[in-house]
Amino acid sequence: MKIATWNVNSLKVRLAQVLEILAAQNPDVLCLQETKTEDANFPLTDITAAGYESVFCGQRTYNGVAILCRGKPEDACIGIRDFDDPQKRVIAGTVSGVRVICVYVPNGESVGSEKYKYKLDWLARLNAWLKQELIKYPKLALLGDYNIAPEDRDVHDPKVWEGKVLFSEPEKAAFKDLIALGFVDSFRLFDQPAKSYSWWDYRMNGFKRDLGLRIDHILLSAELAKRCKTCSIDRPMRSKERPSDHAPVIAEIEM
DNA sequence: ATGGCTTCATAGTGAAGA
Repeated sequence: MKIATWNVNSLKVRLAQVLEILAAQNPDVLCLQETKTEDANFPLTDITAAGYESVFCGQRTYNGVAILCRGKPEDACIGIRDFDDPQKRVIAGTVSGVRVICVYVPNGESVGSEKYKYKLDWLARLNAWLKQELIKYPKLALLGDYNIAPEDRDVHDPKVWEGKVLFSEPEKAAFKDLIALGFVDSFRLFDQPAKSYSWWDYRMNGFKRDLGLRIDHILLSAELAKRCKTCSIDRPMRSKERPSDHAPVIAEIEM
């Protein structure tokens, strides 16, 4: 089973690239974040024509998440249970016996801001919910844009990023708290190239200068982690004409 | 340099992302 995640930064703008990934990678699951598309405008016809089912919840301008998958997703649910969040950041569904949760963690703007507080609160609520979900679904995959670079090696210059949003200690602690639930960072199960990143700023030639961060992750429950065979970042997608600022992350699990 | 680039909503600029 091949599962993938990509922050598309507008599904409307990136639809052709999404279809390209589906055709080239043939993933069983593709989680999307920042679709920025209301449900009425979701490109269902194109997704269906590509041979994929989907569940989605979007809003205009900001946020929006979707799961594209082979076979019908079961027990789809939107949001974090018992957390009334108007921002569309979480969607889940069961695909071939695997519980897939697609998350778009808040950006946080800057350390100490209101949005930063919202981010940390949001992560705490996500954690509390996932603790229960892991019991309910031993085969659980948590894919998405976490907006957290967990370690020094996930940042092009840890000194520059020290204490900054995406790399502050409370955010890294929140990531560790997810790991403490029993999740495994699938990317680090394998030897990886140095300077492996999943996001590069549009500004200042961030990609050309390789000033990246690894903030998109595929976390797996123990039961899935022991079956995981590969995990990689599709860096070439960031070189495309009119790219997203994120690259997809893809993992393969032996079922 | 609180800038840099991209998208969206909107009709000239402003918010937000990371």
